[in-house]
Amino acid sequence: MEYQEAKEKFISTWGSLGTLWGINKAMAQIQSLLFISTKALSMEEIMDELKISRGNTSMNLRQLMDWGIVTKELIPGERKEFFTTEKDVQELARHIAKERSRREIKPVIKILKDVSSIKDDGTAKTKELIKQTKALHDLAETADTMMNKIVNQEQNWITKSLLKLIK
Amino acid sequence: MEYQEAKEKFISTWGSLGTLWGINKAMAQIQSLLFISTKALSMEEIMDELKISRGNTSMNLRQLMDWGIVTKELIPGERKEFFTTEKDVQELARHIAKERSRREIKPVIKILKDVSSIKDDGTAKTKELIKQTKALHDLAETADTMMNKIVNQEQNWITKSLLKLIK
DNA sequence: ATAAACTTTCAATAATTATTGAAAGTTTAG
DNA sequence: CTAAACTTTCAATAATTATTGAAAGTTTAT
Repeated sequence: MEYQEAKEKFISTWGSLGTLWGINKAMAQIQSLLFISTKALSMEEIMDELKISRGNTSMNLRQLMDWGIVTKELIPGERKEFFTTEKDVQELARHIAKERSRREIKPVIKILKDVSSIKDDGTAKTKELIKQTKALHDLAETADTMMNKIVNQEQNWITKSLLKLIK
Repeated sequence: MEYQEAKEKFISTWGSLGTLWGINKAMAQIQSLLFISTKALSMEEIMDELKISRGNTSMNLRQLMDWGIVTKELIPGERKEFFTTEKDVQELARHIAKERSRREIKPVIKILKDVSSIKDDGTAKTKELIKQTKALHDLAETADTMMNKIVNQEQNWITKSLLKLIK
């Protein structure tokens, strides 16, 4: 496999994985393009490379910046803006986990808490709703906590020792 | 909050979370309905409760069965089929993690391996592609392994000790 | 065998989500 | 100040994905 083929394969695979996990294709592809680029890219370069429109590029770059995984880079003497992504996979995972937790998991945990706190009126169906949503609440909270802790850690020693422990 | 409101809130929240993570709404809602039901439900009951068509119900029930989280239950004397979901959250998480790993993560890991194994032609861009996809490969593999181990374990003691360790 | 009770399939349609492109907005250089 | 270089916005459109409903298929009871 040659460079060009490998590059295209990587970008398109990443795009499909994104889609599968609720992240739009263009967004995932822009990020992956930056991830393997040796230098910051301009909007023009991204558009050309991925064959997507200016508007699309602009909007998705913004979202990536909102997620904290892409940053603008100002190159002295250049009028246009250049973009880079976080290059360290650990940091990247940290950002993504943190954001998904904040935006998606935490709000659901809150609702599970509310729902599982309704008054027990003694009927079987109410008891079941309370029991099941409570179990889900606890699981979600545990998973969320673990996720964040693992991903936030000064990483290496702890992850490695964890891995050893559970392997 | 009354039973009915809590129930609707739970089902619709679960549906939206599903959507956000690439799972279709009807599928997530059917599962959540079964999850808080005190008994197995027929197709008719599911359709009525969620206001979805017969075809939609049938197809999504099938998918849920493919995922291994819903099973048919034959009730003696009844002609129609009844459905239940795995009621234990731990088991539920196990099934989902296992399937997503098998269907989505493992294939991507394979591609990352291929891409990161291309011949190093000495250029900076090839070196970067190799380095970055290799890092992603290692991260994905570690995360996948951890996930599966954690979720597969006889659970309680190990999860609890992990939590203590990283808290 | 056949009719009733039920489920599955799938082409048509609807709903949702992503993408375009051009107009409006902003910033910088002269 | 104003023109050029660039970015953002957003209504229109395209692409994708979900849903319907009715016909075809299957199973069971008689």
